[in-house]
Amino acid sequence: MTLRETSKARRRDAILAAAKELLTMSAEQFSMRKLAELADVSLATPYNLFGSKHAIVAALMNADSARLENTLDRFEGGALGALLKAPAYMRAGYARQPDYYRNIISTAYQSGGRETRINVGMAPVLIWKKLVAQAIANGDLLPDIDTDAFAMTYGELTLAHILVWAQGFISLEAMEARMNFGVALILNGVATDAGRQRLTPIRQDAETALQKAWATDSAPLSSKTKKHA
Amino acid sequence: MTLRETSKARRRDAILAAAKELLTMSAEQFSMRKLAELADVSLATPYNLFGSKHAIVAALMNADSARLENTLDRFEGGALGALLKAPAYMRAGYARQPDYYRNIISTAYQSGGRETRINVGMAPVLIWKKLVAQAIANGDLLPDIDTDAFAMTYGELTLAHILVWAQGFISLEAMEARMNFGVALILNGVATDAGRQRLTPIRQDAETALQKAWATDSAPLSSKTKKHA
DNA sequence: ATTATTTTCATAACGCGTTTTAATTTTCGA
DNA sequence: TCGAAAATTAAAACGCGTTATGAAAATAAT
Repeated sequence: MTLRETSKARRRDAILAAAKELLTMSAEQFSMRKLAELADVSLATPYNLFGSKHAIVAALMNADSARLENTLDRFEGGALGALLKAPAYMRAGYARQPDYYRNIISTAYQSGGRETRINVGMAPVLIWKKLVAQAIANGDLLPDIDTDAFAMTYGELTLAHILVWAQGFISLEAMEARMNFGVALILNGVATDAGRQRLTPIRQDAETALQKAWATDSAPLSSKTKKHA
Repeated sequence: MTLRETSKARRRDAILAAAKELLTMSAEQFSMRKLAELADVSLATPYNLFGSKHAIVAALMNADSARLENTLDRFEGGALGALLKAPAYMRAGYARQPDYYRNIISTAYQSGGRETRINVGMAPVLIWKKLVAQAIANGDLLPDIDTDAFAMTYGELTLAHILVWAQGFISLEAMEARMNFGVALILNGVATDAGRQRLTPIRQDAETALQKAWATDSAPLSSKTKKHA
């Protein structure tokens, strides 16, 4: 690596580190001018090296996406287990640095909504697709599923709840509960008898967790939450 | 109604009409300064009457939300039929003025993402909840569902696909196919035997429609779409 | 060491959403 | 009709993301 490339890489790292620092504090404080000041570069440099603010956010998020894939790839509970445990893993990851993740996710899906959906939102879908195919091979899901369509549904469903959390409407616990409910719901329809036995208790647990969350969270659907028994 | 209220209402209507006109042309052209010019008011007036740009967008969207509720409420196929036909109704509505809806939806979920989710995204969930409760009463869905959780999942799922369409990734046909697939998926897991017989063909039709759409749309998951038969 | 090339820098500028200020116009009540 | 109250206006300003410009600096090649 030549000297030019080295110093360029050093600037890139400084900018990403500064972005992470600003995003840990506040999403509103994360402006390009403050970023340049904190990274000790001029305002033009981040644009030279990354192109846009959204590209900087995407660069930060891609690292997390790769880490999630690694974690789920070597999951011991099999592919269906990974699909079922993914919400818990996401929650645990976000819980480690909640402010940072909340700020970066809400930032990513505002101004750069379109590009973010390409660069960030699509990557996990490939993970889900692989897991669905494996679950079929393991005999936990029925073989007549379109893996593309199912993986997309899984991805959209989880992403939607992540966004609701990042925008401050629900707690991390409620996010996981909503994910678990949705995941159990879509898997239940296409599971084999063997797989369905693992799903039903998860859905019921998610329902009780949801009802608990609705009692405390800020945005319930209505004043009273009733269960049809 | 006093004269003051009348002229105030006239200004409000002029602003909303101008906003609709601008949004029919282009989302980028929809700026507050151009809006004020087209509505023949000063730049400050829209802020006096609505408060923010997002509030103007929300006001336009609320009208559509009410119209959708009216349509689904008097649907002849029963509650389950309404839940199944809602994607087709949404597609038909958007197809009538695709540019306008694409621009207003993508605009709404950018800068005003958070408030939009309260004012616009939550309203349909109440519709779904009512339909789910009716479907249970009709014996098409199992009675042990948490209607709140299910309605929320239904709403997030459909909204996600609307956003993907509004951002220009897929066609309206693909949007409906994705919705149908997801709706059939989540309903299948909680349907009675009677209800499930209506669902399976819908899901299979959605799958073939999806595969057709993936062949033409711009953002497939991978180069080859394979079906596990 | 000198020249040529690449990169960064400082700075101004653009349009954006939004707020503020003071002046002006419109409407209402007496 | 006159004065008070309310709403609209014009204009400037703020910070934002982004782009452009020419000078300065750093690096590469000779």
